[in-house]
Order: sequence, then C-alpha cells, then structure tokens
Amino acid sequence: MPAVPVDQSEHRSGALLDHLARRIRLRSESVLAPLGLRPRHLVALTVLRAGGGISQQALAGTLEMDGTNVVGLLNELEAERLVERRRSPEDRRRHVVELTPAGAERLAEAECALATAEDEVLGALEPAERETLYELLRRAATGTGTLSCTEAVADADTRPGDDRC
Amino acid sequence: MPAVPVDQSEHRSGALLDHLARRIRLRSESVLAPLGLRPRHLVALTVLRAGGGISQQALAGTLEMDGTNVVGLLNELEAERLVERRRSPEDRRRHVVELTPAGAERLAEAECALATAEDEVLGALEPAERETLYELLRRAATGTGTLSCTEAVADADTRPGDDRC
DNA sequence: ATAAATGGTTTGTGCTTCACAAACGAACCA
DNA sequence: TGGTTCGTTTGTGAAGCACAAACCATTTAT
Repeated sequence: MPAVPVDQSEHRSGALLDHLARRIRLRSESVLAPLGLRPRHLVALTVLRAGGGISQQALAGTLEMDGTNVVGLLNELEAERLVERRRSPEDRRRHVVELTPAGAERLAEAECALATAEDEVLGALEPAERETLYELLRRAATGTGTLSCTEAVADADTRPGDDRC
Repeated sequence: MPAVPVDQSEHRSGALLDHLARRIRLRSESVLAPLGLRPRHLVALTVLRAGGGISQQALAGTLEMDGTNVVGLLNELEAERLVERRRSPEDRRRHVVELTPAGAERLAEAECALATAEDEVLGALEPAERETLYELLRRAATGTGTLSCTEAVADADTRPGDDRC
C-alpha cells in the first residue's frame, strides 16, 4: 500500500455532468427558441466550428448519433443557411459540411443569449474557474491532448468589434 | 477600456457540457442497465448522498423536475430499497427522503461500473484534471461557494475497505 | 464491365423521457 | 370549518432518438 494520503480516484463526474447539463438545457431551450435553434443544433454548430469541413458520417461519429438523424438536423440548419453541404471533390458521394459565416454569427449570438442561463447554473464558480471548466470540457470533447490556449483564443478573436454580449 | 489583454469571457460551456453529458449518458445506460438503474436514478441518488434527509419537493427543486415525475422516480428507487421515505415528524404530510445503506452501496457500485464509460469520454484529461473537473462540477451543482476539499473527501471515505473498483 | 460496397437521403415505426393537467387523500393552518 | 399544501395517481401529449427499409449516386473490387 503506497503512502499516498487519500484515494481521490473515486470521484465520478457522470451524474454531476448529467445534472448540470440538464439544468443548462432547461434554461437554454427557452432562450434558444426565439433564435430558431434547439440545444442539439448548438452542439452541432459548436462541433462544426471546432473542426469544420467534415463529412456527415464523421459528424455523426463525433456527435454519436444515428446518421439518419444527422440528416434531419443538417436539413434544418441548412434551411437557415447556417451550414453548407458541398460535395467532396475526392469522393462525390460525400458531403462536406461547413459552418457558414451566418452560422458562425448565429452561434455567437446564441452563446451570448445563453450567457444568463449559464450564469445561473454556474453561478457558484468564479470567472477564472469557469474558464478552467471550459478548457477542461473543450479538451475532453475534442479529444485533444494538452493544448495551449492560443488556438482557442485565436479562433474566438477573429471577430474584432463585437466582443461584448 | 481596461488594459486586460484578451477577453476570455466569451467561452460558453453549455454546448460542450451538453455534448459530454450525452456521450457519457449513452455509455452509462448500457452499463447501468444490469444494475437496474437508469442515469436519472443515479443523479437522484447522487443528490441524496450529497444532501440527504430532504423533502420530496425540495428534491424536485434541486432536480428541477416536475413533482409528479419525482414520485415515479422515487417509487422505483424505493421498490429496490435504495431510498427510504419516512414521514416528517414536524409536518406529517411531508416525506423525508434518505439514501439507505443499500442505496449508498448501489450508488458506489454504479459509479465503479461507470468508471470505464467515463474513462472513455474523459480520456483526454489526466487524473488530476479530472479531479479538478469533478470539483468544479460538484461546486456548481451544489451551489456551494468555495469549499475546502475536506467535506467531500470525508464523505467519500466513510467506507473503509472497498476503495478499489 | 459488371457487381458489390459506401455516403447520403427519405420515410416510417416505436420507445423513452418528460412536462403538464386534473383529481384525490391526508395533514396543516387560520 | 375552510383553505392550503404535500404527496400521489392517472392520463395526455410533445420531443428526442434509435432503428429498419428502400432508394440514388458514386466508388471500388473483380
């Protein structure tokens, strides 16, 4: 038995994650509705912003949802020009899905609108802690190993003026 | 305009949280099924472990779900003796809900069973980071302000022998 | 060149979760 | 006594989702 003081590997985050996600989703739905979006859309847009130019089945893979349902989701997003399907030049069966400028803008709007919802749920955390949380979640979601902040920041700061919500 | 270098308040965690929660839930369902539990049960048990001896409508409040559906949830949990409803001595309309020893044990089992599911989803994070994530989530979920680790650890370590999964 | 496999699409079915409403008994409070 | 609150039951309806079947266009293998 090692001399390590306490075993802290018992802490399982699953239920907490589920709980918080639900609480945010409840608030998000009402906030997102006026924008014509549902939480699911937001997740898809976020994934596309993180790694665009992706095939539909790759998207279905990272979203871990059935391909047929991805079709419907993309139909809705494309109907509002938030997303674009282009045929891949290498394999013309494939659709390359990408966020349109309008989509990026709408996503930013939605995130702004969600600010209060998140503030409500994550109110117990200080700004720095929320940033830590964000970074941990992002890394877990993208599967990326340790990554300097620079990429994310560079990504978020390509919009010059409208930093304020 | 202050001299702060970059605005990092734009990072919204909602979609990421939703995404990760979904990924964990997908895996959890199959793992939890043999134990006769569903993710929702786990959340309820976790809440009860964190703050037991609570009334049903208080539980409905923190769970943010309809009271009528809480009844059904508790019925299922009580049918397996994981939870106990006792009438409150002060107000005999009220039910005081508490985790039974069997419930605590089952919860621990479930968390163990979920280890692999979480490992899969949170694989990109190192153990220390996962612990940080857990602590942030826990604080956000319980609404508790900055809190020393001691409580959580003391809570988790009342079981002496079975630390290993 | 012909056959088989693949990416995407459409349609339909069914399950599960959930919110919400209505009506009830029991207990509390005025 | 009457109004109110807690828990309960039952039912309804919407939404999210997985899954299957059938289809076209295209790619790949034989």
